[in-house]
Amino acid sequence: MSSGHWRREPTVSIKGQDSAIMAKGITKRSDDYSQWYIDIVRKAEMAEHSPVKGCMIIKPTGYGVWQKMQQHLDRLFQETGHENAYFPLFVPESFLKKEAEHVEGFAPECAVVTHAGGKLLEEPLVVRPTSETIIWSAYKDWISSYRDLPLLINQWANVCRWEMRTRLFLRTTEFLWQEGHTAHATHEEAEEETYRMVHIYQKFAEEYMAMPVHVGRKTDREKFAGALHTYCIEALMQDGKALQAGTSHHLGQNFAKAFEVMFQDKDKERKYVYGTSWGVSTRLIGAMIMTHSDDNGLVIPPKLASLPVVFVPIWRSDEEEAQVLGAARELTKDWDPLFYKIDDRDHYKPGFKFNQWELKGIPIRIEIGPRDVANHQIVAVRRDTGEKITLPMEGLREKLEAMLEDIQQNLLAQARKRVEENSYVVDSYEDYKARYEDGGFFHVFLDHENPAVEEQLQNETRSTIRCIPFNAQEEEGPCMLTGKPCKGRVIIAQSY
RNA sequence: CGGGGUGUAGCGCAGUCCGGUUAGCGCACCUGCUUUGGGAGCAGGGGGUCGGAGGUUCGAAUCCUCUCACCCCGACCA
Repeated sequence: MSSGHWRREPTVSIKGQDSAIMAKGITKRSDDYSQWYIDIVRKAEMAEHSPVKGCMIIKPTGYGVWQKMQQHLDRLFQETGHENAYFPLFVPESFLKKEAEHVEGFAPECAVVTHAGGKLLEEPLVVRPTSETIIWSAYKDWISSYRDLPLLINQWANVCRWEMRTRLFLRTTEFLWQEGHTAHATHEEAEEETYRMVHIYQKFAEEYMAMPVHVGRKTDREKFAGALHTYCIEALMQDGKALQAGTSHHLGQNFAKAFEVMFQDKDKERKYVYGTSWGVSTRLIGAMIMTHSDDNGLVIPPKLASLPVVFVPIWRSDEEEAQVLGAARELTKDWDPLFYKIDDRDHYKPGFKFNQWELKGIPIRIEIGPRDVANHQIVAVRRDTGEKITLPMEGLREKLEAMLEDIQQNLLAQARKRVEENSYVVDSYEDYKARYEDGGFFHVFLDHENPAVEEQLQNETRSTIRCIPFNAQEEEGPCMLTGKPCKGRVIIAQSY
């Protein structure tokens, strides 16, 4: 491995004694959670601010995570019959206006191009905040028979939403995402698709991100502008705030009607098609950070790590350097080059490298020095537990694979435990008001069909109904606010 | 929109009140030597249109006017 491409660590100056910043330059979570988050993003070199307010530059460490997410998700999409395509960035303004609720929801946060080529455009172009309109305008030409259905398309793209308050990865003006857009012959098929995809998101969150989520339906107040209803996955961050991590929308015939997308069915009738759309974004990177990382830096679940294993060789003399590096190279000569890296930089001491790779969240660090070479062993250090484990060189690759799997499982178990410990069943509003400020998921009876109830909850406690969970127990109880009998509990929380 | 604050090297800052050689300091960076099992030491070195424009002056980072950007508080919104 050459050492020409190693990236420099950002500088951090330590302020006065009163500062919450510790020696490593990372604020402790217990001192200031949002500052901790900013420190992790910056110190682990995931992203930085761009010259344009609210936009971000995603650096290789951050983009590497996104590429792993893309890999896994793309496979899950393709396994369920979806194909990728690409639609344009610019949407004629008139398109956006064709679906009333949709335009009302998105107009305030759209960026609009009015000039191009030095001239005023005849019709302004909206930079897509989402692509339903441009895609459905194409579907009108793509669909004419029931034989064209279902149409299962996904695209990986950037979108732009002009947000007032932004935070790296969690809410940025421009972000990367995937958006699936499907068309079906019947309401039932569209419903199946909407339901299937939200569960694919759940599978991805739990099996790949090691992030437990609740799956359920959004209230009308929180649903997508233009949808009949929205399903979602909701995760709980370490500070007790909820984060919407993915959504899947049943669009009914709303966009089909707006764009006149019809098909001739077996019964010879011409009918409007039913649609769905679903998406997850680079926000998932923020979710990953706030689910697993600690005061020492980033923690990347093995399945999202573009670099799972890093070797830190240790030597004193030139002879030892040759010996140790030689042993490391010999040991790994048949390994996949994407699986590991040997950190042979000679201008940093091993201790510095330990800290740097820890900060960057690499799942396993391997220490190999003269003593190890003599004993034909290495020392593996787990990022999740910090445990140091001496392993023989024989069969190391297989042992590391097993250890990665164990780290993945342990991270999920830890996260599950944390969510369980911060989930509460509450029956009275007084009780809720006394406890909500400490964060967590609260399972309560609430008349979620009445928007005024949710509005009051939000005004008084800055909390919202995160979802009406699919797996709620069959029980009945009085609405916490109005006393009206409700079936099943909903999940409420303060959220990002 | 109102009030307050800050703009000086990649990052963090001093210098500005009271104008005066070549604008400093720490970290980072480069070179060399010594180091290397949890963030090394010493020596040398590179890097600045002092946010921008205009003015006062023999002379402006420093004084005056205008302007831009960002941050905090409030208002608005959620």
